Amino acid sequence: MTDVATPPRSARRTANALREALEDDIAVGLYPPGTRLDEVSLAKRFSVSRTPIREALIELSASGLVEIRPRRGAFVREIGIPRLIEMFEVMAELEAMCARLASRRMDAAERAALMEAHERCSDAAKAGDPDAYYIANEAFHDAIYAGSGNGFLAEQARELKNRLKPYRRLQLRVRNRVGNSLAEHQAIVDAIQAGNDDEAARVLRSHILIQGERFNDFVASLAAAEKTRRAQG
Amino acid sequence: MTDVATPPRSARRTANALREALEDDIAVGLYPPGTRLDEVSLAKRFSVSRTPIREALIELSASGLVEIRPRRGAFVREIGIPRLIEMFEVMAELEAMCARLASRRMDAAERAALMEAHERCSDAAKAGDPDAYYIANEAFHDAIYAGSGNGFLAEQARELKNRLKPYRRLQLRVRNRVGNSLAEHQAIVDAIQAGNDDEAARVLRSHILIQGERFNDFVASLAAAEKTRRAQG
DNA sequence: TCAACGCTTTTTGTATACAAGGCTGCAGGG
DNA sequence: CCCTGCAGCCTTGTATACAAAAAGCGTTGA
Repeated sequence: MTDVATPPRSARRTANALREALEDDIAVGLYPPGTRLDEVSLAKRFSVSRTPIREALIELSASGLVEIRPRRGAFVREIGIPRLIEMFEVMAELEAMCARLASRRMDAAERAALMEAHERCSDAAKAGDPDAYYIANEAFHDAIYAGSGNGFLAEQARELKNRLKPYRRLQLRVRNRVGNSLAEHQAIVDAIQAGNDDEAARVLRSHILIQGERFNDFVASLAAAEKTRRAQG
Repeated sequence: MTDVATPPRSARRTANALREALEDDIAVGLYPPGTRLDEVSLAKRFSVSRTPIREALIELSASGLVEIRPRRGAFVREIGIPRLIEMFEVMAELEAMCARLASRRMDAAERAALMEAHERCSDAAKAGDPDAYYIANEAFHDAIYAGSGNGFLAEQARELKNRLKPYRRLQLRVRNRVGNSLAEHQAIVDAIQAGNDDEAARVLRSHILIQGERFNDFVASLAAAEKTRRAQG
C-alpha cells in the first residue's frame, strides 16, 4: 500500500519516488522481464496521474531497465543470455579498473572501510544468511568503487550493477556461491592492501566473470523464472 | 552488435526529435554549460507544449548532459576539469577494452570496414580538413566498437563519447592534433591486424588519454568559453 | 542606510482534457 | 474454414489547466 499520509515535501518527489519504487519492483521480480507497464494501472496503483508515471518510465527507459516502444507502451526489458554475457563482460572490466585504481589510491580511511565491509561479509557468510551477505557484499564492492578515486567510474559501476541486480539476486542463492565469493573477496583485499594493482584487477575481474559464466545455473534459473511467468500470465 | 542502440524514431517523435535537437545545440555550444533551460522558452522555440520539452529534458538529465535541480529548472551540466579527467579515464578504458576484444574477434568484413575508415581519416588529414577528419574519426572508432563483438560495450562507449563530444570538438582543432591522431590510428590498426590484443588496448588507451591529458590547451579553451559565457550572460 | 518581511511574479510539478494511432473483434467474402 | 477489412475501443502522445514553491521586489522598521 502506498503511504497516503506522506506529505509532498521535496520537488519531483513523486516522479523520483516512483522511479525508485518501480526499479525495486522490477529488481524484486514483481514485474518480470517482458511485463507491460500500463500507465493508467500504475497511476491508479500509486494514486497519481499519468504524468509522473510517464516521467518515471522515461527515466527507467534511459537507464535501460525498461523499453518504451512507440505508441505501444513500456515493457520491462527482456535481457537475453547473449546480452547478459556482454553486460557481465563490461561489468567485470569496470570493477577491475576500480580495483586497479583503488589499490594505488585508497587512503587509510578507505582501506578501513573496505576491511570493515569485508568483515561484515565474513560474518554473514558464517551466519549462513544469504540476504545479509547480499547487503554486505554490496557495501564491499561499493567501498572499492569509492576507493578508485574516480567518482564518474564509481557512478557507472553502480549503475551497471543496478541493472544487473535482478539477475545477480537469483545467482547468489545458487550452490554455495557465498563461500567461494568470500574467498575471492579475501584475495581482492590482500591484493589491494599489498598495492598490487594488476593482481587486484585480475582477481576482481574473474570474481565478476564467474557470476556471468555459470550459465548452467544461470540459464536454469532464468528458465524457471520464465516458466513461472508464463504460468501466471 | 546486432541491436545497435537505435532510439525510437517514429513515435514520440516530438520528444525524441527535441532531445536530439537539444543534444546538438548543447554539443555545438549554443547552450554553453551552466545555461538555464527554461521550459516555456524552449516550448515556444520549438512550437510545442511543455510536456514533450520536459520529457526530453528528463532524458537528457538521465544521460548526464543536463542537470535537473528540483523546483529550480534544468541546466546544461557544468563538467569541471576533475570530472572531465575522470570521464576520459573511463573512456580510455572502455576503448582499450574494445580494441582488445576487436583484435581477437573481428571478422574479415569488420577489418575491411576499419581499414576503410582509416583510409578516410588519412584522406581528410591530407586534405587538411578538420571537420572531415572529425567525421571519419568517429567512423574509425565506431568500427572498433562494433568489432568488439560486444554490443553493450559498444553502446556504452558511444554514449560516453557523445557526452564528451562538446569538449573533444574543441580539442581536435588544437595544434596539429590531427597529424598525431592519424599516426596513433595507424599503430592501432597495426596492432589489431596483428592480433596483438594487449598492444591494441595499450595504444588505444593512450590515444584517448592524450586527449584528456593535454590540459594546458584544454583549460585554455574552457577558460575562453567561460569568459565568453560570462560576457554574454 | 540596511535588513527583514511579505507580497507578487514566475516557473516548476501535477492533474486533466483532447488528439491520434494501434489493437481487438466481428462480419463478410473467398 | 480461414482470411481480410472495417469499426469501435483503448492506450499512448500532446496540450492545457491548476497548484505549489521559489525568486524577485518593494515596503517598512530599526
